[in-house]
Amino acid sequence: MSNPPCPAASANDIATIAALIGDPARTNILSALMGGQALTAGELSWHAGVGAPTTSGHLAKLSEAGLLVMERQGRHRYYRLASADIAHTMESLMALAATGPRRHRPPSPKDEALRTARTCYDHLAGRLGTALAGSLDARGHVIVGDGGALVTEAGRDFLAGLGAGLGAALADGNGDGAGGGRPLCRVCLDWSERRHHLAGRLGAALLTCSLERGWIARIPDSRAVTITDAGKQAFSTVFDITAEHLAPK
Amino acid sequence: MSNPPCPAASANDIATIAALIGDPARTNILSALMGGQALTAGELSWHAGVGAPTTSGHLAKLSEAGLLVMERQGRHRYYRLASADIAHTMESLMALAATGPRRHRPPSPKDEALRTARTCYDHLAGRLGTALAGSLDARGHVIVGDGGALVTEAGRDFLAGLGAGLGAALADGNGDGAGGGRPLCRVCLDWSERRHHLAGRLGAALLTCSLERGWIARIPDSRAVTITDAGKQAFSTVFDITAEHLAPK
DNA sequence: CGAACGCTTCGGCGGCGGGCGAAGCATCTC
DNA sequence: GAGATGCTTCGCCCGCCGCCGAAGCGTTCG
Repeated sequence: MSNPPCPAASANDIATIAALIGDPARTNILSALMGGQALTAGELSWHAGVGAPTTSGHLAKLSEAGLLVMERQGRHRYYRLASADIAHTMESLMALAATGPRRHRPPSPKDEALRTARTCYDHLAGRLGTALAGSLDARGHVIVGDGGALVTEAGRDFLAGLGAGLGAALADGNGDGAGGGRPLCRVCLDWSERRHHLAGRLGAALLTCSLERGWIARIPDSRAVTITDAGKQAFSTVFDITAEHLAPK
Repeated sequence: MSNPPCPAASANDIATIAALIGDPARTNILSALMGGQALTAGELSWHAGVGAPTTSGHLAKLSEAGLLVMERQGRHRYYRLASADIAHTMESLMALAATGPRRHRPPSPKDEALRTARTCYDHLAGRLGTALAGSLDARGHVIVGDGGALVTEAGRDFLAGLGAGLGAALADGNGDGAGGGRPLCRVCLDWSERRHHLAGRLGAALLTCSLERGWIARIPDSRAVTITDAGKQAFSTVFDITAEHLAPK
């Protein structure tokens, strides 16, 4: 009883990882990569807001800890998040930050764009993302429960009819993802809307599908996406999403 | 394009929170509080492994950031986690730490006790927690999907029959918890088993029910719990959990 | 082949922040 | 009221770590 309980192997590792995320420059790097795309060290240096040497050091640390993976291509080095778990943890932290004591929160236009529609690692978030989840839930295509979601038979048929990518994503059925394979459908707590949006293989497929069809378009150097006119039309007719969910503020 | 993208209000807050978690002493404090109980500053000082003055500073910072809440009682000051979200974030970080590059991992006896059965904030985790979730899922009482779970009609009846606390917990039905009320049933990724266990109001009710009936008992100064002989019997007959899930290693 | 570019390593600077001892407030006990 | 206990505040020290400029390696281009 006199010794500290567990100079726990794990406790220390938690602190190590949290400390890695806990630096502003590194947070900027990780946030930039939450779009799911791989970025070069130079681009990340710009996002981080610090010089190239400093960024290099940060990237080395993040990679060594297994949070990032690097791929060399020509004279560029591309970095991306090592797994969806990292993105999940970041979202979790964002949700915490959003609930904390309200600091001065001047809602910038950029902020508003992010709240309207953005990518969260490899799926959709923001008003669009949560509206999509709400629509599928209301129609009984997925059942959004507490912290999770299931795809129904009807939903399977409906989604498979939307596109090839979605059909393939649905192939393996609802698994709980414990077997190593990626879960079909998870939910993610949206830090701006404080509601759930869809993640997992289904969420990823919905994003790529929306991009391929030109319903949304990525905004350079940002996680925000714009909803095209075709997209407004499509989301309205296919998913019954009202216009107010598709426009800023 | 020349300015850093978002000296983002939120990005900085994320870093702030992560940095708070990212100190070993503070991680120990938060881990100790993940048992869901409130602890005094003195007890936390012992868990943290640093002196009283240092601990006091840490507690002040954590409280100001909204991660902890304090309650004075006589000459003691009790601290506890401010919300289940904090616990969720910590679990998320533990999962990341567990997946990282395998460092030396000498499995101590204490470690093994934690893996067998422990509390995770206010619900059960470890082999017992995941076995419980698996049992309820296999019987169709809850549907554990990807990252979430739903209570079925049959499950509602079965669980309500187990005890008053469970019946009350089930009263409000499956909500997605976005409305401010606490979700009925969430899942939590178990960092030791890499499978899901049940959280939310249902998870909390299962824990209190198990404690009240003497199926499990808290181990002082630890998140681990012991499974009593009565508990072994009960979990086996009521939930069909095999003996191997109830014993260390 | 030399120049330009992208990224990393090295060396040194500076500041933030965790740590403790001593002292200051509370609260409970005798 | 005096003393003990629990916790906080203050003042100080010291080490870690983020940051940059300069230099070093690898790749690409003219």
